[in-house]
Amino acid sequence: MSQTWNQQVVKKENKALVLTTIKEKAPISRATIAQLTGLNKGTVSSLVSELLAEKLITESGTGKSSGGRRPVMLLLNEVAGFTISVELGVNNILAVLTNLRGQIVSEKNIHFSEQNLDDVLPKLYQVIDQLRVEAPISPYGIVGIGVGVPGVVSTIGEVLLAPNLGWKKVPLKQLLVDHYQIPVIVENEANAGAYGEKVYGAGQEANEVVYASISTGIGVGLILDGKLYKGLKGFSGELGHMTIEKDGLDCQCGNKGCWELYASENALLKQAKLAGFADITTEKLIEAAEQQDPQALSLFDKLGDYIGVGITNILHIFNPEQVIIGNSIQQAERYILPAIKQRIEQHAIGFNKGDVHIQTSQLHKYSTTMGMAAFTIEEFFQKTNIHLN
Amino acid sequence: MSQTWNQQVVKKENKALVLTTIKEKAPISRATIAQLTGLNKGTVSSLVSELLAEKLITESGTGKSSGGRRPVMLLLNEVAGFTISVELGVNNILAVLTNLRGQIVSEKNIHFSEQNLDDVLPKLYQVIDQLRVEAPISPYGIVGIGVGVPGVVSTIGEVLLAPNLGWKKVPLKQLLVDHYQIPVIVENEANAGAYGEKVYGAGQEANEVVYASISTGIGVGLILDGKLYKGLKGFSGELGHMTIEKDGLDCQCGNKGCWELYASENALLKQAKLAGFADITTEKLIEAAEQQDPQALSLFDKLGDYIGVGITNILHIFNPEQVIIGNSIQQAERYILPAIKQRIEQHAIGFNKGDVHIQTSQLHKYSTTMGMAAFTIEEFFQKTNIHLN
DNA sequence: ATAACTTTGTCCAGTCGATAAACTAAGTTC
DNA sequence: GAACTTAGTTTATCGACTGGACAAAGTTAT
Repeated sequence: MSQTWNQQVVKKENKALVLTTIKEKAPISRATIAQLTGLNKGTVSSLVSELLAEKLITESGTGKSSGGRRPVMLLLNEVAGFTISVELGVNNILAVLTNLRGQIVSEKNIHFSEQNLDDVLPKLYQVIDQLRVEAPISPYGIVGIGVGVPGVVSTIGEVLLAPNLGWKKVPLKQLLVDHYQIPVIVENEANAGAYGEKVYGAGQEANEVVYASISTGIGVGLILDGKLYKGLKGFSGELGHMTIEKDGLDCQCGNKGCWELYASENALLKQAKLAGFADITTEKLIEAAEQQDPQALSLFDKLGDYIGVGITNILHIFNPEQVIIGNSIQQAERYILPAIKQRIEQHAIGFNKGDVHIQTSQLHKYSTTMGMAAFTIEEFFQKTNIHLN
Repeated sequence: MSQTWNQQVVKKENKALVLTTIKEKAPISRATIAQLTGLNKGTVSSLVSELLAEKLITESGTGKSSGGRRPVMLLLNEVAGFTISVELGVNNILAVLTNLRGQIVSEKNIHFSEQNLDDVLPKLYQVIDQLRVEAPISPYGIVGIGVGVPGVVSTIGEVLLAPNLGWKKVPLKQLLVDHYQIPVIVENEANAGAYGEKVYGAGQEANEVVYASISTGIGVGLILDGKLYKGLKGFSGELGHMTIEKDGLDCQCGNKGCWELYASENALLKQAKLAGFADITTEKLIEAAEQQDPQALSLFDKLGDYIGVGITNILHIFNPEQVIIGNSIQQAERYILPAIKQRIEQHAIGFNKGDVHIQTSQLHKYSTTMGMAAFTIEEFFQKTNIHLN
């Protein structure tokens, strides 16, 4: 059944509008909110007093007068609640406690070696529990838990497939909800990274953002029209398995010539071994490049070129404003970016390359956790508005 | 400035909801509308009487009783206005006069050989004028003109580049608005085709639709989340220039290994010539295939395979519900579809190929014109609602 | 045939939320 | 210190939806 539009909806939307305005322009007065939103002063006053009662915002003394009574400034009450936002990696867990403005209050980072669910889950509970204890007392407490995972996640938060963890059909969201009884969001790591950069990082000004998470494999998160795009059942963004060489290398996904076979960290290390580097890691390769080792430089150059091929495709497909390259490959930034940019400069259609900005992630290792925080915070504000109107 | 939510908005939205319900479920009674939308019976009554006064809907006698008073059935007044919807091809113009339900009332199809704007524009005016004369008298008259063009169109309706017409920076929308003084929409041919299939054709049930228009080149229209996706400045969907062979054939777009170099009609004919067919056309090749000519069959097979490569990529990128193949290649449907489907079956990741339907266009040569009609009709209903509330 | 029940559609009083305008509060400027 | 400005609250009014009463027009059971 379709949504029916009545006064309650109007109120909810206006309240959300006021709250968003405060979030974005704080500190701000009631009068200015009325101006910016076009709402009546009285309406703003009444909505603001409700938000104050709900402890979602606070008054913070008076501002400068501009020739009349001094305004009372309003702030988002960022400590009304906290999120626990987690990035589940292949052999580590990065978890942060954030306030409602996404600011990190505390952080845990632990490593693990066994990837079975039975081994990982207790570790996950452990870091979450630690952060829960550290959270300051607040009106809303922990408003939600978000987990970014390196795999395909269904719309109901089930990890359908996480090859690098060896997981299949793990109902992670359900497990966490059952255990903690608070809202949980499980999302693909690249999707979360994209959203993190959009909300708190390099993509704040843009509405069309492509975030390429390049590490062992390649995952891509798409922000289209300002929102995360998920596809029919949440399986989109498998751009790592876009063919860039028809009938090229065999991929374990079943396809051939997949982008990630040529442009991922795995591909880099494989090429390095072929080139004679023994026992190689990305870090060591970067060191070699810093010593001007021509082989290392050439390897990075080739990698950048291949990354550029995929990004050129992305430009042609989406015509985005911003392409952000994140995850572990970012540490080699200075050795791959030139080749990436050159590839694009020489091969992308003029229209599409004109306005695009290509850069590495601004949040670095926090892209995914911040994205999960953003999801959780957004959901909290939406729910709160619905329940208390 | 952001949208403020007041009673007017509520009314406008509810009125649009009632109108949409009538459009989709006609014939329908006031009581049923109230049930379906969740609106109050009184509210529906009052909105319906406004719509009747505006001639947008009509009453059409009474329906069957279900044990009480017989309902008065409401219909969309599809002849309250008409659209002129045009597909501008490389050497022909297909123009149709449609009513507000997208039904074709009249049709013109003319050919031309000179592609200069100065030669084409008069022809365009000519067909539009003919259709204008043929339009029945109606309360709203011709509510708009829509033109689908084979090229890149900016958000303000300027044809930035149409290689096959040799056009650059043609302000087509402005020209038509100046000439006719009614609303005009100019859109890329593939985008329009996608929307046409979504609204009136093969994509009606789906919310994520990819429409590949394959003729001389390849254009792709994307319906994401039920809406046409355009990218930052309207340049998206250049999927024809997605690289499927790194450092493959040179494309005039500046890139290498572009999909359309391998999977378009142009590519097919080029291969046919190499195979020894002289003076070949797609039609002749189909005839040959009908005679079981092994060379012709193999050419179509190869083409289908290459089309399948691109579509596999599309599945991985978008995870759509429906992939529709349209435009002139469609006539070879039975000789290319098997290879396309085989490629996908063998190479797409399981998740993504699971629920997708792959088929050829249902509207055939009308995909683009119907899409333009849908755009125009949608805009008309939106504007009408705004102005008369 | 008639009474009882059903369904459709209209009407009207009540409610809720936004608005405009009056008003209070608290400064600044000349 | 009088006149002017700006911020924020209060109040009367308006507009739109809602629920219920009611009229209109059927069907069903006896």
